[in-house]
Amino acid sequence: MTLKPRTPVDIRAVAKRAGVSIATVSRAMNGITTVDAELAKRVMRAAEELNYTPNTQARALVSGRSGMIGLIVSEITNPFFPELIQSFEDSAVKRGYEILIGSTNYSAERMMQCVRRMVERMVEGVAVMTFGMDEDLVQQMVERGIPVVSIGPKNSLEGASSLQVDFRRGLHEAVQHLAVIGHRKIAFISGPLSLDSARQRQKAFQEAMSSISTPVPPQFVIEGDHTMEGGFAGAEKLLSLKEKPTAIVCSNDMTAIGVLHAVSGRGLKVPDDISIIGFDDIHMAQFTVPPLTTIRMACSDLATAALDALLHDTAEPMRKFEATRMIPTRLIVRQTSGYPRQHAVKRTKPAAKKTSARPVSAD
Amino acid sequence: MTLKPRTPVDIRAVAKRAGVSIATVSRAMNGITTVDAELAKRVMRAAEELNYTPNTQARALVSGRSGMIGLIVSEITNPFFPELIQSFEDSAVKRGYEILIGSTNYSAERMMQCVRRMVERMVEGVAVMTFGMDEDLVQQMVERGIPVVSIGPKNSLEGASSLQVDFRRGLHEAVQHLAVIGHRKIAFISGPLSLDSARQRQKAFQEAMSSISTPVPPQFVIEGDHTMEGGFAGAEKLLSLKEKPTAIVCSNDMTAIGVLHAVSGRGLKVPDDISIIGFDDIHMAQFTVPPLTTIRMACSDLATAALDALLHDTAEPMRKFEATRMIPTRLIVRQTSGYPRQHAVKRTKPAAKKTSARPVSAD
DNA sequence: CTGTTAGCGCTTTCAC
DNA sequence: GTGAAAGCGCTAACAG
Repeated sequence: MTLKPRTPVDIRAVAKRAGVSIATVSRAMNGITTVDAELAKRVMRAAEELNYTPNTQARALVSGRSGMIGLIVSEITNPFFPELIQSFEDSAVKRGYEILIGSTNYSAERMMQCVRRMVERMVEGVAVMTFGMDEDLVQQMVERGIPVVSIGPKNSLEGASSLQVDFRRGLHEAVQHLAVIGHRKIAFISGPLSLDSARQRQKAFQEAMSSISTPVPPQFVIEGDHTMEGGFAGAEKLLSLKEKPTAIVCSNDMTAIGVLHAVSGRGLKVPDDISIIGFDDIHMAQFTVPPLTTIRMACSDLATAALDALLHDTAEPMRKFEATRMIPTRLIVRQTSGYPRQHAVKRTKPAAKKTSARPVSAD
Repeated sequence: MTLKPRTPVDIRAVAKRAGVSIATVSRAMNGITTVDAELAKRVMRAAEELNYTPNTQARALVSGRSGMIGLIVSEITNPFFPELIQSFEDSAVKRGYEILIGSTNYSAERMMQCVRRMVERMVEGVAVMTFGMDEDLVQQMVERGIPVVSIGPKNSLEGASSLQVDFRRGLHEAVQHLAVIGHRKIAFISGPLSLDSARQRQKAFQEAMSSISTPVPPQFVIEGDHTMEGGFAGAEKLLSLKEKPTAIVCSNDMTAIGVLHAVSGRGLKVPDDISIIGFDDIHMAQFTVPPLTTIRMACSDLATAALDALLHDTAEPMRKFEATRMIPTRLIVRQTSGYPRQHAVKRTKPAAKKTSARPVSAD
């Protein structure tokens, strides 16, 4: 079918075939409207026939626009991030950008590599969606004039936009929900406390517990690492306490899945013996056994907000926007939360409709 | 700390600062050994001080080497693929390459886009790990002289390497395992039959059933789509049959998770009422409730084999290697497989140690 | 509206 | 061993 273009077909080949100059080819290919419609058509046809693909590198080199947005995530094997990546890519493609993914795996060296790659490849903006990253590195990108958006405290970084996540709202709803159906002994398994966002979630949990006037004993707060293994280990600790919790709130869904595994492994029933609440609402949360009650943080919200901030910066690099927006979270009640066994009213089904915590029922 | 390099620092700046020519900088940065050690050191220091990062695009443009390997996957939100990506990236980085990810989402248009991107960005090789992709597109890359490796039938493509997965071995072990503990009514939920690999798995299942002289009624073979939703739907169909299966083998783990959800949702017990076997052995398979018996296809094997083939091609593009290797699969027995309820010997625990199917016990 | 020309930042002959 | 110079494929002035 297509004849082998052993001579790599470049813009010159197309120009010759269409009988125009390379400048015209360039203009036509880039949809510049001032090109004569007739010529443009001829160029397009020639390009088609030769199976021409513009060399992105050359284009980026001369134009200074790479057409890429960098996206730095923590680790790709935590399902939350692929979902984020997908959302991000969808939005980016819609606006004519490609994305360049970097994952830090929580390692300082990989973080450096990520940043270096982003700079080298001349991305036009970087979204740091890693929930905690070395500020110096981010600063480096800012200094190089690359628009940056990250998740974190407002204005933590001069010259970078930031996104806040309303951890408090979701955690508050979760604790309220548990309290209403009779739980008081509520434990929390956090993320790695080196991460700012993990600390924020933990703090939000404790504030929520204060608001129901229930102090949290220190052994009820355990540091996890946002993995299933961490959740498993945390739950094992919690379950070997003399005074066991009747509910465990987790810093993310992977942790919750680990807890579910540990609890079931001991022959305990969820939610009868123990309630579990996750955080993120990854797709799989709907399919655990039983389906996971969790706090949703919509990754499409994150993706859209991040891209908005970035593209605004790119458009008006002078008057930096330094956008700041709040990403909402909210409780999704499924079936890992219910009345504690000791509670007067004995029920198997979760108490979704009864709580006053305005939970949203699952899809 | 670092002074703002508002004048983008390029190779010239480094040359000036080190008091050498740009050619020497280039050589020093690329570790060419013929450079005077003294000068090299001076160059490195200058680069350091200026915080110099070579422009990848320019380098690729002139050298023709982009330092990137393309990796095309089906969809990033199926956990198997992130695990594959991770393995692949680890191997690639070890050999001095970066990877460029493309996901097809099973859409013909996205497949085209993926291939276009790979060509435009001048990747030095492409691994098509999508378990079924338009052959014309692959052909296009081959014709452009890009080394390609894909999963599929041996020599299906002139000039491209291919990896075979030994689906038969794993499926055979799975069926044997079930048969030994008393199952005969075994159903299969396939992947989308448009995918070659899905067809292969289904065929391998049927062959395995033949080998135990047990015909499979047509209503026991259902087409899924490799998602949890597909597994759920398939299980629902299977469970509303008058004559229900006592075991369900799935074309991948996501399907199995969907089945688990459906089965549990109906109040049935796994494995007492029904046994479930997955395929892939994604990390999460260890954490389902109960933990999933599954057929392992190690993504590190896939990644390594793919990269080997690619790099061999890159090194000796003339004498094309067209490697062909076989990726093994094997059964990992966990707790979703056990004696069927009707069976004489009634047990709750799985029969891992008893079967003759040489299953490997879980980690 | 189209063509000519000058680079983008870098690697790589080819002389010295 | 080092430097000068010639491009890699393309876009963006600038003339015409």
